[in-house]
Amino acid sequence: MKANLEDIAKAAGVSKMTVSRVLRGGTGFSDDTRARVVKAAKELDYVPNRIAAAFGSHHRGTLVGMCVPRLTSGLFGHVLDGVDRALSRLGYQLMIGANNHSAKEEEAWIRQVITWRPAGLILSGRTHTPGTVDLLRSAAAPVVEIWDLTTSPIDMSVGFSHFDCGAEMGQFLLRRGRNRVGYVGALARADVMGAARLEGFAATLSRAGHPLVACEILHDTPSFYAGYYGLETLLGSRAKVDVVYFHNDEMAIGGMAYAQSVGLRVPEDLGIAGWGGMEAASILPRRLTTTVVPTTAIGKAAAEALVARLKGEPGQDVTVVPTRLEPGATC
Amino acid sequence: MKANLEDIAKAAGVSKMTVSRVLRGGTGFSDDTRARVVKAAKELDYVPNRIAAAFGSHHRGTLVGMCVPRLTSGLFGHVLDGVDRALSRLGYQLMIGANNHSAKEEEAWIRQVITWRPAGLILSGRTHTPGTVDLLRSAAAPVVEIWDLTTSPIDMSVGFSHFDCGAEMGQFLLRRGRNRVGYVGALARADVMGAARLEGFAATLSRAGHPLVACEILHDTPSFYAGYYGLETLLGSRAKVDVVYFHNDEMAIGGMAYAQSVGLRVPEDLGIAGWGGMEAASILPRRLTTTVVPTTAIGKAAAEALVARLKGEPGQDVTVVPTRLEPGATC
DNA sequence: TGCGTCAGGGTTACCGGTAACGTAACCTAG
DNA sequence: CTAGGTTACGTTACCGGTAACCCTGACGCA
Repeated sequence: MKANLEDIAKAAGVSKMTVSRVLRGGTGFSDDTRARVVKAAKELDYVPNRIAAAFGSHHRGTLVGMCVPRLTSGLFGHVLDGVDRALSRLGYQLMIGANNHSAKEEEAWIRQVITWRPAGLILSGRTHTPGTVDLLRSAAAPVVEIWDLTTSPIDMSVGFSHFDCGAEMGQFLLRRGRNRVGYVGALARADVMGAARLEGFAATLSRAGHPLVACEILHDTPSFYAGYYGLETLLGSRAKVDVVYFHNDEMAIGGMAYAQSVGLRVPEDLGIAGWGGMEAASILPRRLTTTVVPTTAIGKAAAEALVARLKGEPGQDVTVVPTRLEPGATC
Repeated sequence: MKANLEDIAKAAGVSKMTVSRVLRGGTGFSDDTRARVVKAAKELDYVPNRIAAAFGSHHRGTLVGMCVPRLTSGLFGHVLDGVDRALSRLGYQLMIGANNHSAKEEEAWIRQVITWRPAGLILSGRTHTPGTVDLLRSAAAPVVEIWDLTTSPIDMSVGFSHFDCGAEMGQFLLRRGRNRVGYVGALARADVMGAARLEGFAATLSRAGHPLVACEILHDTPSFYAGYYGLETLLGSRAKVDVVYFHNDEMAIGGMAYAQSVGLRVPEDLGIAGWGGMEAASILPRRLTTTVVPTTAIGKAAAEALVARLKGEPGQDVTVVPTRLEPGATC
């Protein structure tokens, strides 16, 4: 039914091996032979069989696995986009999965994906189970950990420091004269990276003598809703705050909506800062104070680091992709 | 990582075939044999090789390909999530790609992905090149077309009618007493589905005797920015409008930001309607008038239809997942 | 006792490529 | 003219599973 190399070989009057060489763009055949083989392949509607190719050859195929915390995150959509563009241009295929911020789910996903003998893996975050680390070591495939930078990666790392993001925003808010600072977050399951931002943020404030006066962490997904109700809860408590740092921009925008709904002026009555650099945040009536994360660039850099390693080119193990604090107009 | 069935067989004192049967949960062996095989497999850290399995068996593997217009779309993030959850639970792997609203890029992607002999494919939209149709027919894999419903699918279809979405919104706006209607869209490359909404919308208005009085279609991605500047351009023209229908919610929110920036009251001075059902749209100071699309449900339904077909269970070829018009407070 | 049946395996032949090596014809230099 | 290298292929042996078929002994039963 489906044509294979043998069929092409017969049609072109050569051996299977020659067809294989021609179709993979190798050498060792005449232009005439190449033409006959290509013609036969086209006429027979040959569809290459990468399963067989990957099986027969002993080196890695063209499959790359990527695991993100949530497929529904706007930021990771851009990271995926960056990875996909870079990889598909180079002939690699992307296999994706989501781990819901759970290292155990990540391990389960990896256990599945390595049965396909991927050429490489891209993981999000630096927190993995011991089982994952063993698995990756024995899989002997290149691994890029993205998003949260680690100075001692399993293999390679591309991203930035969430701790530093929080610290930088803390300093910025203090410089703007805000010193009664609140935080509203949402650590769905165990978003360690959001937690790292909070740590850096709180540590900076404490060192400056103005520790956090209020902190509300919802057990919810970090969405507009959560920001809205999170701010409501925070303001309902006794603590007086003059600025609130949110887990991300979506929550910050939700918070702004709440502030507006109760007549609080931003930034006069209340400062608001987010994180992430959502498009929406830059076109709001007042541009949101936030940290812009170069999502697509991270994806692209991760894919390129992986491919460089696959091709045996030298590459650096740790690639820093810097974030940028956008002062905005809400603080 | 080196262990294979042969190694396990030797360690357990049985044949390779028996190991294969045990590990796949078949029958034809004693509990004692099973225990020995499982123990040996665990001790040797056996990692199954799906490449070899897919190659050796003549039926389809557990790989599912999915192609979306854009990975950066918030809506498709949710669709992907729905698909991924449903598929990974059933032991399938997801291979993704983006076609940037281009049927030619879709064909190129399919040409790549079928070399992996996927068990099934999920495509977005109903517009495909002739080459794609041939390819799919010869691949003989189940195909689900999602997002825009088609009554004559290549194989299966899950979604709703974009034309009807536009028509419904047109009727709604007319009932609300708006009759000087504008439209702001962004047909990046060739977003046929957005175009279908516009068609349904414009046709309904025309039939009611109040055709579109202004229409601005940007050649840009349908983002907040595009909505902001699109509305600016539209209002800069001579035509007076009392309501504007946007390509999607992101653009509508951008439009609201523009309206607010020039002192236009919504909905008093200008009505605004979107499409999609973004989370953000429901928490804005005024809840956006829009069409809520059950994104996750579509993804889930698509995955389930595909798996049902793969298992040979009877399923319907066309599954309608209805949208819901959310009246909101901006019209 | 003879025979059928069935659980519980083992044997063998592939699947469609690729790697490694073999080889005939031709070319070139000394 | 011939040794040695190169070009352009062909041959063979796998890769790690799976399908289809074969085999054997224990047991039931007439």
